[in-house]
Amino acid sequence: MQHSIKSIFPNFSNELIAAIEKNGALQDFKAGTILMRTGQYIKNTVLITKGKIKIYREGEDGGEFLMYYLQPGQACAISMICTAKSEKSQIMAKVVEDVSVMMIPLQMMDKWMMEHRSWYEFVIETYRNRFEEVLEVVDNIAFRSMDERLEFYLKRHSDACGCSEVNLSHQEIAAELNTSREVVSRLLKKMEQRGLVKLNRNQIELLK
Amino acid sequence: MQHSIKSIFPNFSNELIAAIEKNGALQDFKAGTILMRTGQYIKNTVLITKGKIKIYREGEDGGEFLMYYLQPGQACAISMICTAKSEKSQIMAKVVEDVSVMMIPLQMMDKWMMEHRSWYEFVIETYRNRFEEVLEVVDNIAFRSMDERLEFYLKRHSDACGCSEVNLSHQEIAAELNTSREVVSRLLKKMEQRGLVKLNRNQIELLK
DNA sequence: AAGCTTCTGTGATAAATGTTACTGTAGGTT
DNA sequence: AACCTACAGTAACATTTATCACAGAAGCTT
Repeated sequence: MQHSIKSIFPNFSNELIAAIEKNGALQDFKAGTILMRTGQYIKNTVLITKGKIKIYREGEDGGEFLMYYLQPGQACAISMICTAKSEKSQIMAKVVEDVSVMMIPLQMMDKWMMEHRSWYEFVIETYRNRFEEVLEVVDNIAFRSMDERLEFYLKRHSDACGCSEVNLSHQEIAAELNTSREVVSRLLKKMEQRGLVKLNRNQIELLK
Repeated sequence: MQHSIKSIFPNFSNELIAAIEKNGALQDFKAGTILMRTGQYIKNTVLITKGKIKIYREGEDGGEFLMYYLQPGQACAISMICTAKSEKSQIMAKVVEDVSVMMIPLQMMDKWMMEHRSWYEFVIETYRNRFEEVLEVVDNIAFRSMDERLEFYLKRHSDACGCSEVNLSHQEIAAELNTSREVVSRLLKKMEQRGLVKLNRNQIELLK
């Protein structure tokens, strides 16, 4: 057990790992689980040790706009920020690949910042990375058109899963880009004609 | 002097204020000054004591997309995040109303986190507020159309300046929303017909 | 006043995106 | 096989946003 945390969070000091093992609770969730909803109060900081989570921003009309992925070795920045003041979540987190997460009670967050240098650095690094990721999201929707955003979406998906197949329907992709299924179908068809992808049912193969 | 910092940052402890006065450098900048450019290395954490700053995300094509305002009592979250690792800035900061800022050398950032509870809380609060602000920006461009975004833009401007007049040309507004001047003119005209604004040269009066 | 520049308004048109409607197909169920 | 459902393709059309072209008004300079 200790070995596993150490290998996933290599920069954590041994004292910090001991504190995590003592105070944290490891929990498993199946793909599809909604870990956190917009408006919910946050009671824990979440460290991912296995699996994948997608973070969405929800629109008033029920849209689910994909912001970024969380993977092993990462933490939910929102859960850290909100935890510090026990605030409401402004995002929705959905498990996309069975996860194990370490739940850290909110009191520990502040306490460890003072006690463990490696925790402090991890938190700061998490903030920085998530902030950067959100800024990239802003870039995409502010400066790019749908075809570029779709390409970026597919690339990010394959980076996250480490494979070149996207096993999603056009409908699901459309939802995460906040557009319509028809638009996604059209743009994918054009990409296929340009030789960038091969389209199968429920699957898109990335060729380049 | 001490009084002034204390009144603008009322939650700072006296010890922290003493440390700021000792290590920080107060600098003034005129409206129009670019305080920070995308890609520049950051050497200081910036606290605003007077005036107003706008934070932009720059597009590759030279677009300047407005993210949010910084006002007295606030700090640039990016400068904190990047300072911690002496990273490059991902944003551009422009003075829009003559400012005084307190420049805090990057070594102090980490040091004070451990030594001053009130600094720690200020930093966390700054992260949280800026993150929320950026999420709201994402909402706007992901879920809303240009007319709603324009209304939001005007409201935010009047909130920031505390007045109901926007002294900007349509061209300048268009640039900050990453659209064209004609679109802004047309949408403003419709707003005028709906009785929401009164249009003058280089000025928009908000009526509601 | 004459001349210049900047700002604003607006029509015409183009391009991108969203919507509606319908078709066919793959795969599963009975 | 017959049926059902989810998925994908596509045409036609509506809407939104971007671009081009031009004209008039406001303010400044000479």
